[in-house]
Amino acid sequence: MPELAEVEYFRKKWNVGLDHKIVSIHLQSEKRVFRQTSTTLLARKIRGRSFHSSHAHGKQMLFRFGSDAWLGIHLGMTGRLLAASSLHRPSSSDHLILRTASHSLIFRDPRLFGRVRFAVSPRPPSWWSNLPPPIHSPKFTVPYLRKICARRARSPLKALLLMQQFFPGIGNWMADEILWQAKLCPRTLSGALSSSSIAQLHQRLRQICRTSLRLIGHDYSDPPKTWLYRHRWRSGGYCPRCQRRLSRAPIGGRTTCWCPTCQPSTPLPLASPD
DNA sequence: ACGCGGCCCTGCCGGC
DNA sequence: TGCCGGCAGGGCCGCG
Repeated sequence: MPELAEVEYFRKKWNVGLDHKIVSIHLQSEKRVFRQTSTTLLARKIRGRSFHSSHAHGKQMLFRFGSDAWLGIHLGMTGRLLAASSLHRPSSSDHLILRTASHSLIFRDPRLFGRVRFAVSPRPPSWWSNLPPPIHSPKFTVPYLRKICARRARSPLKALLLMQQFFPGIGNWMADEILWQAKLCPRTLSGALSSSSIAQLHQRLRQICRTSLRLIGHDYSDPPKTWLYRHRWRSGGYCPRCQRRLSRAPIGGRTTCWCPTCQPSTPLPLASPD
């Protein structure tokens, strides 16, 4: 489940190839990850060009070759990027490999939920430039979050946080972490939040994104033991704040983990931050 | 326009 | 010990 921090971690795996020429390409064009993408164009336009830059935005990644060839990769659920020697033998789930003189830059995705895009244009393609403001950017303000909540007033908070058009890079575990730290019930409707709850949600969103990027995004370090993250998948897991048993149920179409004591369905009066 | 349920995939785990 | 059914989830599509 690569979310924004894991995506940042994987993006950097290809950086060993920066400023090197792509001398050959290996790909399996019939694989689902290439849906609606011309693999012949991709191969023709990347081969012989230099790997110029790499970027991440939420769950999307963008790689530039030469001046105008743009490769987009979405890792889906089980996708990952890795670098290996130039002699690497492709496994059956290595759908795309770009080879420099010294390295193989590999996109591996056993479950095929990932996606590869490609475009040739002087500017980045629209699917990249039209992405919403990153959560850590100055544009992601409290009034902006308030507007999102008002627009999707009848969505449960859990479902809201999973919407990539508003919260780029948030996935299942981050959404649960944010709601747990903000002490908000995942079933609460987005339109029902008080302004102090919106402020709390805003603060936790930004802080969890920052910390995740610093730890996971840097070297896949584990988040602190005080986070729900370390407890949520253990069968019979316990809340690291109140030590009571965690609940699990599908909300917003995804398995959700929360603490019914710390995240009651009706907000506790005078809830103090942390 | 919005909210939701179903579908795509296959590795892995629990139960028999 | 080995097999197999069901679960897991990000995004997209179609329905009401």
